[in-house]
Amino acid sequence: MHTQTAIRSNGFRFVPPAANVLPMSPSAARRARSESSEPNSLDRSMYMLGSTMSYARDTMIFSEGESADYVYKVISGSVRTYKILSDGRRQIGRFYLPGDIFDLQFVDAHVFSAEAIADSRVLVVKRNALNGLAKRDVGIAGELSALTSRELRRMQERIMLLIKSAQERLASFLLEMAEYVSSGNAIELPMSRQDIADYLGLTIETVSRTLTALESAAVIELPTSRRITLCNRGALRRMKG
Amino acid sequence: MHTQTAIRSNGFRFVPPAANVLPMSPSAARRARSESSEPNSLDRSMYMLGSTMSYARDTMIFSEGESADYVYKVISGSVRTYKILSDGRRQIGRFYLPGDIFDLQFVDAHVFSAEAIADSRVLVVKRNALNGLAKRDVGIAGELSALTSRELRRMQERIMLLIKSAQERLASFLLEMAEYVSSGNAIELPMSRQDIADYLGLTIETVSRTLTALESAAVIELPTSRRITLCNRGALRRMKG
DNA sequence: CGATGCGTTGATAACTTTCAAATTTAGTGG
DNA sequence: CCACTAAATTTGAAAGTTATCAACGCATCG
Repeated sequence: MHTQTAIRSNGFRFVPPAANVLPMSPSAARRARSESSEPNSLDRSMYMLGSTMSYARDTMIFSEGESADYVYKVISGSVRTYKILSDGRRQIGRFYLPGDIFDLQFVDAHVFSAEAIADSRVLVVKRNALNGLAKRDVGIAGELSALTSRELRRMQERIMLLIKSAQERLASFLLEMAEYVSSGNAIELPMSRQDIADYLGLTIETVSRTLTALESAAVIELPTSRRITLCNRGALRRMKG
Repeated sequence: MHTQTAIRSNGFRFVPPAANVLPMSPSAARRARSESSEPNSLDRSMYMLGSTMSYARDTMIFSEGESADYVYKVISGSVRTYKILSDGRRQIGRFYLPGDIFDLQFVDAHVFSAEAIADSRVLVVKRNALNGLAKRDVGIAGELSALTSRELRRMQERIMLLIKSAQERLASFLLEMAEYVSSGNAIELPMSRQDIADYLGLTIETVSRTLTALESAAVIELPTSRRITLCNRGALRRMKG
């Protein structure tokens, strides 16, 4: 079962998304809105069918290999999926931020493990319920397909990223995060340097050094370790390769 | 439109898969069979709706950015999808062998370009036709979802691969190819060293050197450059990490 | 038979990791 | 609120891995 610290189930009571999504950034809200042509049909269904669960920082949401009976949507906070390799290295599959749906795959068992990066609230929906709905409602089915396709595309972009140099990876990462969590040019990172390193397939030292180098080149500023200001997006895009 | 060297359209005439799939390896055939619980329903539909096209070695099937109106299935030969980065580097998205379906994503434009690696025959099906069918037939829709999910999973495995060392990548690659194109312990590679390098995010020299090292370690044999014999799969699995 | 393309091998350079230590930040209890 | 402790991040030096540049071997094909 799920390892959680606290449960705040809302049962089958319908909770309007806006009320539940306080910390959603403008860009995340935009994504959520544009997910469907018939606005938020899947979103509505998920809220109706699912329950909201709370997870404290660094607690597990599910574990690799467990049977995958649920689909998840981040309400607040953020989530990382990851795998531990036999030698102890950790590869992060992806970061999920408010509005993101994860573990949508039609597979029996979880391919990755998932943990809350910060204290988070996650909408949890029975996969069967969602699939049953999709069978009856072609609009929902289409939304689910579109989401899976988008996830596939993201993974393909990720592959393009991982063949590049450390500087290129960081540049891509910063621009990617800017799309997600920026307000203006300031990025508020929910994850640690170690998380970034494991996401980009680098060591924490290389991440740190590369960020310092970007700061020296006046491309970014690092007011605090979790906050990064983009001073020159053009330069980042050029570096991205 | 499609860049092709020769067209052998079979219109809407139904061609039994077995007749069309001469060079399909045993494992590819197994995959094709196991794609569906109601055997080959999607497969049948694709043959009914689509046309078989022939592409000569190294000719383009479609190009990145073109509108993606078709879904493809390899009948014979093999296909690579790829992207060219701004600095000229090429990243190969994936190799597709007989039985494999590609470009199944619900996106407007091709994310990758596709070329025939060897002279190939490819079944080409209008995406609209397939989607229309999926709307009416929940079994077809399920098969399509399953294929997309499987593709997503493959990409996730690919990501795990790309953070590893050259030796680990080659070990993974060899075991992956063994699943696909092996007869016993002999692998007949359809692709060049450069293709392998661009798939694994390495240089051709590193691929060559690593293979030579594996041969020195008596893990593989290299009778010819396109043929590789696995002498010690256990060792490869351990290396894979 | 020479040209051409592909693959291998060698030497060197560039980049990233590893190990170690210093520094900053965050959390906790007084 | 401040001081103290632990954790996270940054920085430095050395080692390891892969890329780059160059040359060579080998097969195929006019």
